[in-house]
Amino acid sequence: MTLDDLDRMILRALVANADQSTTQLAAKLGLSQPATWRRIKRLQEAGVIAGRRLQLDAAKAGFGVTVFLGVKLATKGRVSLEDFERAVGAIPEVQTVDHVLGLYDYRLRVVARDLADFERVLRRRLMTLPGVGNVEANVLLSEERRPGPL
Amino acid sequence: MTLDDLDRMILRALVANADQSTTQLAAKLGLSQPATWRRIKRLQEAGVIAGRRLQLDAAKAGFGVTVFLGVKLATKGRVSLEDFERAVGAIPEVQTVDHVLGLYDYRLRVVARDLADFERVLRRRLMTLPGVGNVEANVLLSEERRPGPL
DNA sequence: TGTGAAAAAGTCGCGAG
DNA sequence: CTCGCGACTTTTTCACA
Repeated sequence: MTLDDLDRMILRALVANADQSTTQLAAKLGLSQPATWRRIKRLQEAGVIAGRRLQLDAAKAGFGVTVFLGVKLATKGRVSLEDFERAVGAIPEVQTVDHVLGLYDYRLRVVARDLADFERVLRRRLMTLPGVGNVEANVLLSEERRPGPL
Repeated sequence: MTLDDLDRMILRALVANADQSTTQLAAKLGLSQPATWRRIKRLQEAGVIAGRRLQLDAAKAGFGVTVFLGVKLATKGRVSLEDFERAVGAIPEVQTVDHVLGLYDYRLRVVARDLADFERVLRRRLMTLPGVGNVEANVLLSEERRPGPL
């Protein structure tokens, strides 16, 4: 699908604030409200807009600890990858599973209530995942999300 | 703030699908629509719900390459951190800046149009950031988001 | 694309439990 | 303090020029 300038403006505005109405957006663009709405719908159907996601404050939801894990598999056949992904998908504390290329094979984002809880998850669930070789951990201190390009 | 069972059910449902109406949600919970709406608003005002964010398909938006970077600073005074954060905040291709504890000091999520474009960003913007010591990169192959605990 | 109108959802005040 | 009901407002959605 081809994106024109108006599409890009719409995406930029919605990335900055996904809660604004098409009426507000239309006013900013100098476009009619239905025209704006049709463009948004077109972007959704084309899959450019994948959806809207709720942003939770993990700490206020009772999960004070967020950890980024880099995981290197010891054995890497096709079966190993599928086994690992299936097993890791069964751990509720895992928020995202990124298959990556580089020093590690997977990057995981894991949340826990506190450090004691994280140790439990790490020892009883993560370290026992099939095929895990090396693991590197980074504890999140603070996070800033930026608008990105476009 | 204290979360009761209904609050948790609401959060779980909205994390799974942030686009559903409060009417639909209320029906699932066996609650009235205004009551559901008031709880959601309460969760927003308490900051548990930080907001809604648009989910873009980076590839379909013209950014086919996503890279995770681990950055180790060479010098780490208070000034260094602030300098680094200010400078990294000025790079549009950087989507998230995570201040972390561990082998690296920062984790960045960076998008680019293609590998050639990423090389440009890496050489001209990222490697020249103030105080950068060591850098590790992982190229994203595929990503899966999971509902998380709750 | 714009105009205009119907359908749906969000928002608020009030009385009951 | 939270619920449900009913009224009002805003937004979404669609038909037609």
